[in-house]
Amino acid sequence: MSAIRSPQPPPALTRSVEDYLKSVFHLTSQGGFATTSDIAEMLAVAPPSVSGMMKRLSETGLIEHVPYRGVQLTPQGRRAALQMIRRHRILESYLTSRLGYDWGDVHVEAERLEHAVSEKLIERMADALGEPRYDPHGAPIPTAAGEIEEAELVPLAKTEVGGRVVLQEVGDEHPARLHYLAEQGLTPGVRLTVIERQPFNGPTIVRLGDGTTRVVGQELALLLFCRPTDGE
Amino acid sequence: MSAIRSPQPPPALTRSVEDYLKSVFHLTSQGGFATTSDIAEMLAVAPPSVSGMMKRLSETGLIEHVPYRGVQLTPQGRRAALQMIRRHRILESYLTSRLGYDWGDVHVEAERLEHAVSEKLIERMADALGEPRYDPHGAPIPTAAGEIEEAELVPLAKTEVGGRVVLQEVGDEHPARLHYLAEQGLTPGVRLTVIERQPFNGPTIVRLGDGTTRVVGQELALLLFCRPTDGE
DNA sequence: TTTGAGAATTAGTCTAGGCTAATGCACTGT
DNA sequence: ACAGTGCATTAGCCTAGACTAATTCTCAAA
Repeated sequence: MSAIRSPQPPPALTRSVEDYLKSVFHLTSQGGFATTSDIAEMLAVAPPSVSGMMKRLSETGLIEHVPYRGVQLTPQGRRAALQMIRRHRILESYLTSRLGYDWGDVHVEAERLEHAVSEKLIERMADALGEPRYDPHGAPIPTAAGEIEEAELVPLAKTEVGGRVVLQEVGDEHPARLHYLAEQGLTPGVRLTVIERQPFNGPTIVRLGDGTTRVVGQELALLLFCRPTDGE
Repeated sequence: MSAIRSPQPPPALTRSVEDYLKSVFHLTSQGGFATTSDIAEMLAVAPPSVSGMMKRLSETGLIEHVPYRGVQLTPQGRRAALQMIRRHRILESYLTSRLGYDWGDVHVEAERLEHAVSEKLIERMADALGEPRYDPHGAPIPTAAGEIEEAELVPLAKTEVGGRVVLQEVGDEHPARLHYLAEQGLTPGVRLTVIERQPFNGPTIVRLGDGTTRVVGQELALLLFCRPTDGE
């Protein structure tokens, strides 16, 4: 009598599972629980689909589900999520730097590829790029070991008027908005002086290094994450 | 009252469908029909799964199904299959030439990626490589327009003793065999003189350009596709 | 303390794509 | 001409992952 099955090959997550884990990661990155409806919205599925998936995921130990409250990742789920995020961001970086992709277009492509690439391919890409630490939008890339940098960034819309900041990360993936920002010279790494902010959630006005100014509406200004640089 | 749905977005084939189409293409490349059991074997599924899929595919017009006989691709199915083969072979070429992949390892990686890449990415890769015409195994790459070169190649096992040939294509994807062939210097493009063939399906003995000889067993010799070069 | 709104869950259905077991077809050899 | 063998198909079932409709829970406001 021999073994029925070889000793549990690593079960391999499905595309859906990978997407759910990423969503939960992003929704809980400020701490707290991810709610069913937030996940549903982020993945564009109906809430009952989320409830169903949450049940399966907590059975397999990837999330902790407190019924009617929300979910959090277990250490195992967090590891898987970070792996997906690493894949995504390495892919974005590679496509941008080696295949001439535009920073507005990489997201969609990476979103599909991240479920198909092997660990080996990601590491080859990372290696070819010299182990980049940030993706084209300025988001930190988790290490292969699953460490991710946690920076304290403040949205441009909340920065102190008169202060100097560096635009560190653009928290958006919409091609049109990204194209616009690139045109305006508002890309990660750029130094800005916050000149003025109009009241009632009005736009923020900034000066670039070349002395030109930009008027940034609140909606966009909330997506431009900055690091204050006092006297730097 | 507005439209219920946007006007039929291109239905997008599933991974499974793409795999079935590729199988049918390969199995009918010498003409004739692909049989249920051959497809089943190639895809490692049970025959009834194939019958089921064949039904669906013929309903969507991708194949022509003659019950109890087999299937062939419709022009539409052939187009889709060639697109997949182009993706696969461009990916293999790119991974080999730009990311240091070994010709034994590219197949598996490409097999997964081909379902996830966009047309745009494939064209960027093809462009970066200078529109390659053959993949690392020597197989012809279909053009973006869906044209594929059909060469008349003869397996080394069937070549004329005493003749001179060029090894054109290696019809195999098993890493171990490919590694072995690479060690032996039996890679596409190499010129060979057929010295001798042992009887009863015995090995073929060839001489390489450097004067050394190789003894190639029949199983392998059937997978080495050659072009005779009379007096070239 | 109760109630009602809104969010979450359960119930029940659907499709794709697998599977096994049972049945049906076609060709070969007598 | 026909029986048997082997391949193909049908029948019936399963799982993942979606959906809608119905129900249940929680919490804040009266």
